[in-house]
Amino acid sequence: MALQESGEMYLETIYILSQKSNMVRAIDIGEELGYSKPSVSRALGVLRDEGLIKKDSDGYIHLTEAGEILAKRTYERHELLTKLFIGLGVDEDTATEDACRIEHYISDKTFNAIKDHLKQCIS
Amino acid sequence: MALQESGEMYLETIYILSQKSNMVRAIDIGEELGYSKPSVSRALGVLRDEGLIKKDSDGYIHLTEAGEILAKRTYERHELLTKLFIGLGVDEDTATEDACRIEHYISDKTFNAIKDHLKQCIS
DNA sequence: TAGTATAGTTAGCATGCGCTAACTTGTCAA
DNA sequence: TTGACAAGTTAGCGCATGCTAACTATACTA
Repeated sequence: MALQESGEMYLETIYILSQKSNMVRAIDIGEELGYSKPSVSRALGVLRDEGLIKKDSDGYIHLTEAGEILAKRTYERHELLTKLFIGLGVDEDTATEDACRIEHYISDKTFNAIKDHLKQCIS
Repeated sequence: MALQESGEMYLETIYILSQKSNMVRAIDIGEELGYSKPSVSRALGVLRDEGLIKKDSDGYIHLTEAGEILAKRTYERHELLTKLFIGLGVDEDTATEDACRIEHYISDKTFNAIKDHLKQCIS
């Protein structure tokens, strides 16, 4: 079954936290997302069962290869949409907020079309 | 409580069907959305309780003023996003599909920025 | 008039995904 | 060593929203 918005948000958050430190814990994810410990605990259990994350021997959380592919996919969409909206004159906070909700619903085709558009803007 | 994606889809569908005929029934909405009769029946009950739709003496469904404002809001977002994506080179079917999911998550600010952008493209 | 089809409703199930309460577990300081 | 705090888990609730089964109500046809 394809991942839903919620699962993508967890993966993306783990991805972002992993860039800052290799020692990501459930509590860190919960704080980042504003969710309670039990919500995070259950969500991580599901992601683990789906083979998208794993815990190392010290209990820290890491993305698997499959998980990282999905996390990057969402993260790239987030970045791209943020750039698009800022390019259209939207303030940064609003652009980020909108991108964060919309990133889960953009098809590959539209994603690529936006990417091509932004490339043209630079050149 | 703000309307969710599901509620917006029902309102938008009623709005679209109302343009074609003034005699919109629950069954028509269900066929349009691909939902079962009980799902539609309950959803319409909620929208009625929220004062967004009403039934006339013949049982046909109409948007209230408040409902029409929300329906138009969603419909305009749908149209605008579709145009935006087509303008970026996305095929019409994909543009429509993406717009249909994203229309629920665009802020006013970003909506207006896109609108201004598309105006510039024309002139 | 009786049978059948259509529209709508009611009851109840399943899933996703938040939450609190309460428990376990591990670490660290007095 | 013990007491307390922090992290994580388990149990169970609640809401939104899809579903099927089964009922009602209306209308048309044989």
